[in-house]
Amino acid sequence: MTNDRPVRVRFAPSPTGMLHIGGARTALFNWAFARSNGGKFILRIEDTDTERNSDESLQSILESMKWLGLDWDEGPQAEGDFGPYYQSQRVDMYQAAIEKGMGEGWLYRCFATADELESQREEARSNKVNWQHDARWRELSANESQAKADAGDAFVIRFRVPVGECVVIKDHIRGEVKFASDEVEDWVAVRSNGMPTYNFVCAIDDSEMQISHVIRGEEHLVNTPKQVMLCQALDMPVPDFAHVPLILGSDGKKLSKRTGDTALGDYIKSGHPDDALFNFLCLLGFAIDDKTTVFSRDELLQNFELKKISKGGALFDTDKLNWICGEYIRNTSVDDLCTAVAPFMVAAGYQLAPELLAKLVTALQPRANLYSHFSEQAAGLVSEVTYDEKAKKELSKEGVLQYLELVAAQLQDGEWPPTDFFDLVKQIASDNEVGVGKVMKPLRCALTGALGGPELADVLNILGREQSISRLAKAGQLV
RNA sequence: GGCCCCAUCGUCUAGUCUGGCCUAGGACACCAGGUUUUCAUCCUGGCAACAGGGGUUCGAAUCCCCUUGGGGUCACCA
Repeated sequence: MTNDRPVRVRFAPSPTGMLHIGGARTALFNWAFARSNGGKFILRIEDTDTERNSDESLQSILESMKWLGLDWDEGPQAEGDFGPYYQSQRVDMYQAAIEKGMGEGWLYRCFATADELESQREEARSNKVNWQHDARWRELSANESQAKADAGDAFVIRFRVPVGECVVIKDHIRGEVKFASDEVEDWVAVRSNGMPTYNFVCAIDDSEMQISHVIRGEEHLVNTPKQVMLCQALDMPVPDFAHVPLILGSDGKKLSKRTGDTALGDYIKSGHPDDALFNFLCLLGFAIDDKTTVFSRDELLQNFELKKISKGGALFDTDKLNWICGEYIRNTSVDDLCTAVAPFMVAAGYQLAPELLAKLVTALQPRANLYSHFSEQAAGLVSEVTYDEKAKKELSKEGVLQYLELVAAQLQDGEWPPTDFFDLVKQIASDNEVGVGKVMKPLRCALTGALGGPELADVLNILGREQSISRLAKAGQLV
């Protein structure tokens, strides 16, 4: 079943938008397959849709790939022997194939207009009949066809699908998948504007670039017989395939904007650690074994196999993504976290000295799942304090003022940061014959404005002596 | 609707190819305890699945068939 060609795989996005989360996973599987087999990973840009291409999209796709750590051996910004890697620059090759096909008769001109076809389809729909392509032009003689073309009649070029054949696709995830050629229409290979279509160029490029395994989304499975038949017509090698299951939204349908962010860039912006997202994407339709959930890139490469990819679609579970992001954050050194978090602090408008950032990161590390959580939770600590309703209520309880004053008095002198802060609070509590919480809670509210948050000792350390004392005083006035 | 793909806890999955080690394992979520000044982290425990029906077999989550369910696709998009 496996072909014995050197492993060459490709990811082939079209620059018509941001990198989709499903595309990112497909790219990741391609990358993993190449890297775990000593093969090459090629990035090819499918820019045949001149109407919708944009350089902005291309740049953002390249950036997203790099962010995920998916480096490519050949493609844009990388030399290779099989270029160019932009389809728009490969038209000469396609032209040669078109001429060959016209000469050998497996391509033919179809003079039906788009409007004609659309109304035929409409009619088929309303009659609840299966649409079949308009075969009127299939048997037109070469001379007549040429004459009409010379007369200036508009046409597309279709692929003449052989009758009565069975196309077998070798798929490393699904086994052999069979299609009857009679179920495949005479698809459009060249548009009326002369630009070849996806199925045409994709198959030719995969062959020309000596792609050994085409790993792509399951939505392409039905295109595969078209591409295989084209390779056969051109007498070019047919790659092996691996059609990976779709990523589904919470509605169970193909992931779309309706059910959450679909672009990788959105997840970058919202502060997801790259390694965590990488790990999570792998988990959607793949497992190393029956136990391992969190793993590194190296562990993946040591264990990656196409046949381990599952066949069914996977729902995108943001709960699990959140959890795994937290796992990574908790396992990252404070130094590295500071580097990762710094841009988010700047974006939130905080200019923090490195020592202060480190203190903050240390205190917040156990309760953050995203880099952006650090800047969000830093709010009351490095900027003006605001008291939420619960905090105000807590501060209004009886006896609070004296506790705040007692603590403030203790903080006035002595070591900073206080090494025995907790003991100090316990002492005050027992002196007043109340539980520790009676003192701790209002103290926390006075210092942070909220009932929850990091260790108070950390909070003091972040705030500094002066700020701590002034907050106690300020809260005291509220009481 | 035609064609194609798929089907194990609510979710992601291990086990399926190569039937018996499966009383079906892990993780997320959820619930309950514990640690903790709070929240979080952390620890312990719990809940929870082989879609249904027929075969084959000494034995089926695993092989075969049917049904049901879900998804993809049916463009001069990719």
